[in-house]
Amino acid sequence: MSAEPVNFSEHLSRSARQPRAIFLQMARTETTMKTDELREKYLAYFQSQGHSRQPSDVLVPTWDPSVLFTPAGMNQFKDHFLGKVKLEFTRATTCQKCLRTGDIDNVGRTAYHHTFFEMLGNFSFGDYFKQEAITWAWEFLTSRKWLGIDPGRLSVTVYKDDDEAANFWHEKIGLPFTRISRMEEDENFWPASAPSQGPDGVCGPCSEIYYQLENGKSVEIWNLVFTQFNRVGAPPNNLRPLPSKNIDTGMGLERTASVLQNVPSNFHIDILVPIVQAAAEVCSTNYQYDSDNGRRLRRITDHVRACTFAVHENVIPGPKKARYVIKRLLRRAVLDGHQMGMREPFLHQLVPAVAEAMKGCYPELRETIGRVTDVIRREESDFFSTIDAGLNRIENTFESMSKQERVMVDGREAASLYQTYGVPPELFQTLAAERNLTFDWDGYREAMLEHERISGGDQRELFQTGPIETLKEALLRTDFLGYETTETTTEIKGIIVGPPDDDRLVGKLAAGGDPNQPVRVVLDRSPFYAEGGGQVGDTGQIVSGDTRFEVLDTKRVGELIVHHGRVVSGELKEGQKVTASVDNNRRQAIARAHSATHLLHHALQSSVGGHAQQQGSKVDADWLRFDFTNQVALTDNQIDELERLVSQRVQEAAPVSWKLVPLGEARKAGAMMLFGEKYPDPVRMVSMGEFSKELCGGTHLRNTKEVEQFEVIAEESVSAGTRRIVALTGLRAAEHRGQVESILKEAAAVLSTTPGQLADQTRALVKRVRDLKKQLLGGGNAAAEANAPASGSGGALSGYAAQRSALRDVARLLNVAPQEIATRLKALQDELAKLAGQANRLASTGDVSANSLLEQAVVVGDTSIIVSEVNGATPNLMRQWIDQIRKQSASPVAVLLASCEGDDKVLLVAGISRTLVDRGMSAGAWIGRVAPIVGGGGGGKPDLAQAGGKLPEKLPEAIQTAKDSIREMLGNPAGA
RNA sequence: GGGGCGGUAGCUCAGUUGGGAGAGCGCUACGUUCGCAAUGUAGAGGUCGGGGGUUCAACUCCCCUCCGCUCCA
Repeated sequence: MSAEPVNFSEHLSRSARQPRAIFLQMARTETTMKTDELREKYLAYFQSQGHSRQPSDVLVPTWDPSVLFTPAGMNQFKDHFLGKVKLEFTRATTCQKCLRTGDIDNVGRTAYHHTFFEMLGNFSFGDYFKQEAITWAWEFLTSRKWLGIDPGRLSVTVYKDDDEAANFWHEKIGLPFTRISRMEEDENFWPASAPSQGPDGVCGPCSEIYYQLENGKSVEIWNLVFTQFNRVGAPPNNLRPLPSKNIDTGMGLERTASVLQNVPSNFHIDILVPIVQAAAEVCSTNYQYDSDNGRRLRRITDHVRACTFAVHENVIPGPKKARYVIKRLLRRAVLDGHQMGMREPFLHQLVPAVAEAMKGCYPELRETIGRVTDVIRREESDFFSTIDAGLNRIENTFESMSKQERVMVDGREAASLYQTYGVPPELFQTLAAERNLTFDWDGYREAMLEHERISGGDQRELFQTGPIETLKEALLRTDFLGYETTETTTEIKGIIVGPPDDDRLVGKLAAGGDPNQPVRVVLDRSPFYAEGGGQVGDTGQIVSGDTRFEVLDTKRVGELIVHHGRVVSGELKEGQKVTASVDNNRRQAIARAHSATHLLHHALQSSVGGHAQQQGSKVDADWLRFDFTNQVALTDNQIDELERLVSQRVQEAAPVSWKLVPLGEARKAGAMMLFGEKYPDPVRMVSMGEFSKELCGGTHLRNTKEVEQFEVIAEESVSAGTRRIVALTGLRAAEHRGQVESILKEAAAVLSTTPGQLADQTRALVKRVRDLKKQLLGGGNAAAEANAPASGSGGALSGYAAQRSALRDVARLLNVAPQEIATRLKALQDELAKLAGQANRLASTGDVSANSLLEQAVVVGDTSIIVSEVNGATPNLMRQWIDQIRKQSASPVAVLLASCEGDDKVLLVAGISRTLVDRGMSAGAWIGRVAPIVGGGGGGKPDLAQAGGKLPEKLPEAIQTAKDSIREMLGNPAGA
């Protein structure tokens, strides 16, 4: 397990321009085996031993909630090991792409650590066991026909109590005991330390095979796991033999290749060197093994490979789960580049190199180079922005540090910057070092641990347990009949009650229990479609005599179909014969939406472009949501065009058909496939006319005509680079049309106008409110009475398209959702009325201006005093008058203006000249004496203050007080 | 799932016990200049993300909500 880096720097100091030279120099010509060759030989060997060769599972197995990424070859066979699926083979061999982040800090530093790697494996599901596994491993490694490794270089470890394995290695293989080590449970047991520490469940000893390098060090190349026990509770005697024993082995492809190619690091094997070299070129540096940049280039190589595969599977960098891990890998690689001087996105340029290096086993990577490159470039560029913003924040920290004469960067501070703004601590530390400042890594780590603790997390179980799993073991699968029929007779196989964390199997269940109690029913065979592929689960009922179970939702667990719902009447019993019938109307509505989804996908491809690929999809009753790749929002015209294309296909009345075809044939036929999906073989292909072929497990119409109507109701952003379309079909589309019409009518009625003029009238209304506001706030002279009522478009709108377009315009003008248009219009009208009233009141107080106010001034000493009532004026307007008065008057002024707003509010604004402020007077103090009289309070700055009150009838008294108190204050400024 | 930060002019952002919505860049017009670059002057542009509350008064305080960024799992 512990792989020390080996110093081979002297071999690798050559120029980066000669990648091949390095590789050839490192590999002994007579035994050199290409990585692709090794992979193929392994699979071929185990095939020749009766194993079924299975494709790699996806890197991100969305079907398995217990892991974010495929961590090992056995992951796709979990249910096989536990006998929870029908076994079509009992021996399998795979080359599995894997991703693990546990050793992420070692990547690039050591010779053998990766995040992304490939794992060769052979598996037995209750078939052969220990002896065959060992025999074949040995033959594959040492036979000249296969790898031809010198047996003298191999040694093995076994679990300390596993005499069976140890003896077999010694007696049958002939390995001397000196080359067989017995190890503790933390090294040679799976899961590690399981006997003493758990978890409960299947486990077993393992045997590792090591290869001795020329320098004497050994590397583990193969791990054989013998799952033979079921752990039950704490020791002792807690390991019970399993009736059916399994074999699970894993050989690290890169590591074994590096041994066979005799190179000092996995990164120097034939499929990785070109990526390292490409990285060196892109970063304009020379690759040297034993240097900081060497480690950085290897890390970039590893991470870009992980990112390329993940993005290929449509896992784009994001804030959650697998997407987040990919984002972090990408940013680590980009940061390495940044530390080598890169200041522009560069990582994406390596995608073609990855695709080229990996094409032997993963030719499909080449098909998505463009998309993957785009996604990576975008994320890189975001990260460079984050770094730029981070530089400023770091500078700010340095400034405050130098003020406080600190020389060590506070780790907590750095952690907080990282957690809040994503400022990489490495960057912080580098800049600190440039200024001879130290960095408190301990404090940083402590703060991050604290953050981890606060953030908490959810724990996952490697193997799930519970009643559903029990049923899976017993039943293996439910036959799905829903493609042919919506009703069938069948038998109840299991009844489960209780919430997921506290559920149990029961033999029978009567109606009348807690209605909130979740109940799940599993049948022998079922016409119910279980949620999957974006399509929602069916609803309906399961009946037998007067027993009735209402199915509210249907989900899939493995290959079981699980019906969620409640017992309405009678009593469900295990083994009961029942009739299961799907709600036909709903099923048909779902089929309309699903078939329309295919039509939409096809329309997007042909009108928006080939890049507009499906990212996600949800299909419900006459309602669908479709996410696809596109950088910018679709225009109204594009949406109209999509609707037109879909409607055209509906009119065409194209037949819809499906059949099971071999995967290869489907691919040849050009069926729409999603990257990163692992399709069964044979696969179900759904065709519409001659134009659309998609691999799809959903339920569909017989003819596109049955879609009836199709209507896009929303186009929005989901995340960067992804847009979403929401659309309706059939009945709901028709209803929606009715709604558009009625909303439009209602809105028109509010403005007493016609739908045809609604948009123009709305525009005019918005403008009048705005103008009036501006006028009252003092934006210059009275509003130009704008609204020349609209030209053109008469009363009625011809056609639905025009209606919808009008509605869109109005909604956009008002910045509200269509349903809120009428309310918003009413609110605007109210506001207009209020503003107009205020404007009238203002007009009725006469022609107020700075000049006219100045004329009213009463002079006391050198000061002009103005106290005046200006009804209808807003605070803003009053302030502006005061400003003008202060500007125009050569002598000091003290102004207090009062305005009534409505019947229950008084507004006061007071201002005094700078000169008076200098003498110690205060507008705030002045207004503070006046405001209480009208039942309010107020304040402000010395030169300008405002206040309000609720007693307009007291205004005359307040004005008198204002006059009196300013005289008093002028006489005795400091005593205010 | 959880922690932190943010949403103010077309863009980048400032706005300190609640009391005049600002800067820089960009834009428009008019100058200087043969013209460009440059530069001077003037001007337009804001529901301060949305909704509710407290208050005489909310960009500012409280509650709800939408959106973005960021970290942990």
